[in-house]
Amino acid sequence: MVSSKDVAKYAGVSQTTVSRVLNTPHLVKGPTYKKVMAAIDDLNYIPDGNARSLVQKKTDTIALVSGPLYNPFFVDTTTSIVNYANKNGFKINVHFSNDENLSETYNSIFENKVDGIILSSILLEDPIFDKLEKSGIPFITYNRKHKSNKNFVEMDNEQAGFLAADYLLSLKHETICWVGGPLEISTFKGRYNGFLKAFQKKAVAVKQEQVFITDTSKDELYQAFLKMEKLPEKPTAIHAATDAIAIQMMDFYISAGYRVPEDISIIGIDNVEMSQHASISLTTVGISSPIGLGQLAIENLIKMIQEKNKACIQITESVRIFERKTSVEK
Amino acid sequence: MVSSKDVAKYAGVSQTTVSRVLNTPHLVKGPTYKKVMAAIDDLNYIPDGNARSLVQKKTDTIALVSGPLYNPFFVDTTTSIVNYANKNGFKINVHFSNDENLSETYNSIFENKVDGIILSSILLEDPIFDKLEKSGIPFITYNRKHKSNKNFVEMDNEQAGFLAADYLLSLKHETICWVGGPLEISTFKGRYNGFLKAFQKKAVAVKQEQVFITDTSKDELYQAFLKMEKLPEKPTAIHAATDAIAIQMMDFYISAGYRVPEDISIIGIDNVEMSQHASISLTTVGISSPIGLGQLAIENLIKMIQEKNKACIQITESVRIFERKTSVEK
DNA sequence: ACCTAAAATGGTTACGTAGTCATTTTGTTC
DNA sequence: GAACAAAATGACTACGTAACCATTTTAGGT
Repeated sequence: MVSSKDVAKYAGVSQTTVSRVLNTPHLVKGPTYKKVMAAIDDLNYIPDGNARSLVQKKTDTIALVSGPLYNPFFVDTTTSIVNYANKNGFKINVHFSNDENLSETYNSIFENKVDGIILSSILLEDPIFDKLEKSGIPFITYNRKHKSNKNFVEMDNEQAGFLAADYLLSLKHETICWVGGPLEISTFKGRYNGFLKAFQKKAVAVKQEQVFITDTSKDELYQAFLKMEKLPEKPTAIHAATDAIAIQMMDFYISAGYRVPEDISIIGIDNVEMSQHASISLTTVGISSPIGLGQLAIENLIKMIQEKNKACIQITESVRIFERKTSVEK
Repeated sequence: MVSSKDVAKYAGVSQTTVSRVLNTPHLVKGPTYKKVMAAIDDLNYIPDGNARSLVQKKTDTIALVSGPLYNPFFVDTTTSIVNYANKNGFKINVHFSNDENLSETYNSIFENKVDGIILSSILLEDPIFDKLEKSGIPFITYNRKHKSNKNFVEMDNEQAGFLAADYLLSLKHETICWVGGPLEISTFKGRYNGFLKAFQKKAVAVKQEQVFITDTSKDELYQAFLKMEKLPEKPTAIHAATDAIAIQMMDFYISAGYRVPEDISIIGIDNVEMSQHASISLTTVGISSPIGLGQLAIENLIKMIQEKNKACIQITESVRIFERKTSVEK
């Protein structure tokens, strides 16, 4: 490993001057600058980022705690987060959490000292929140939020749930199943509440047997599918709490010989890129703005880091229906 | 920021002892150990990873240079790479390269000192290869390879191309279009050669107008689609060099009112997870083993890092057809 | 109680960089 | 060419950790 000292010796200057050539070149005379640059080139010198981080107390690194990529929502967000961060000189340490390995994940994040944390996987009452606060590292959540979150970027989940349910009701569907995840998670809670609200508005009762709260795993979703099949009144429409769930349920129905939407209507929420694929064409609810939640979150996090901003970022994006081909009139 | 010195003072021991408590606890007497642990707890001490990296000359970080996630192949590989690395105590710095921003990407990688590099985006004659070699950092490529690569994990691309073409030919298709990427990339070159070979075997000539070499962007693929539509002999089958291309082409055809496979057969290569979706059900060629290329590559890279292994990892996985629903007899 | 080896702990240093302050060199003015 | 300000450079130190070597404490055997 060649260090700035080696370069200094080789160029016949002090280590300080080498540092200056790289960081404040206007403070170095022309000939000296050239000498040092030549030495850097000859010796193939690359500054040690760790040493720099140690003395400057910043790492130019952001930790991303994302949900798994088999959920296409996180494909979209991870893409925009990584690309935007890299373009702005930040590295991204990516972690995919299965909601189980979270404590390991956070340990590794705290140890390694990152400048900021951007995360989705958090429960409304998640105990990790206090640790995050206590760490003093700027952090922002996207999609989900904690009950006392200072900085978050989400969609209007209740409105999204409402719009999706209202849309299905307006298509004259009467037996509608809701499939979602645990209500300890802000997105599911909000979307479920919106779903209920739409039924209240039409003065239609929600039957408890038509509500499926799962862990969103393929297995549990399949169990939900099987139960639906055995219902006295089979659903004519599925209100999935996320596009990932919607696409998974579509799979089960198609594999079982049903046609979508002729036999069953399906609507999701999130408007993930994948839902636009012609062979999927999922009807869904998503944020009206073309800028995704991941992008919004990373932009704001970087602003927080660079400006040492203490301001609260609390963004709730408005939503609208994206009509495609998986939901039709009954 | 509380350091090990602060902990030492608080616990009434030396900094050395604090370090020992964390790294070699068997060298510390019980009561001392407890005292120090209590201090760590009280002060909320977390060791500084940068300082540790500086002195130990290792970062426990691996750089991943992946293709973009809108290509589902990289969804699969990124998932297994990140998860396996994290499970083994490594952080992953993720970069998505568009083949343009590569030099920036690599600069940031070299500066930040990573223990290893795992990359896909490399050309057969890529000049970055020499820089990587000169850096002395262990690296492995997956999927693609460089002409002088020491360490790589790939599928048998030629065989894959051959199998796909042979399959379509065996289904009595006569007008088959090949759609792929630049032949400076090992995967495309191999797959294209396999395609040619299958035609040679049947003594069928390949018409140059049926070969579409694109940059794999949506735009250029769409141009290819338009050209196919204007061909004197319209194709009855498409041989896509990757599943990503296949799925994209499917989109164009379906959007234009065609039915797959009734009107057009499509076959891909890669056997990405997404191709198994019931609403896609892409017929494709993939590696026979259930362990993906990303997984293989990261396992071997970590082995190289930990064992300072100079051995050459050169793995070419055998392939087979995965028959699904997008290709049928003409 | 005494000696000795082993166990436990402490003092000091290196890692490679950037920041601080001191010193030297340069250039300008009269 | 003397005086002085400004520009350029250098010497030294901090950052927080682990490694290395030195010292003190403990335990076991006589």
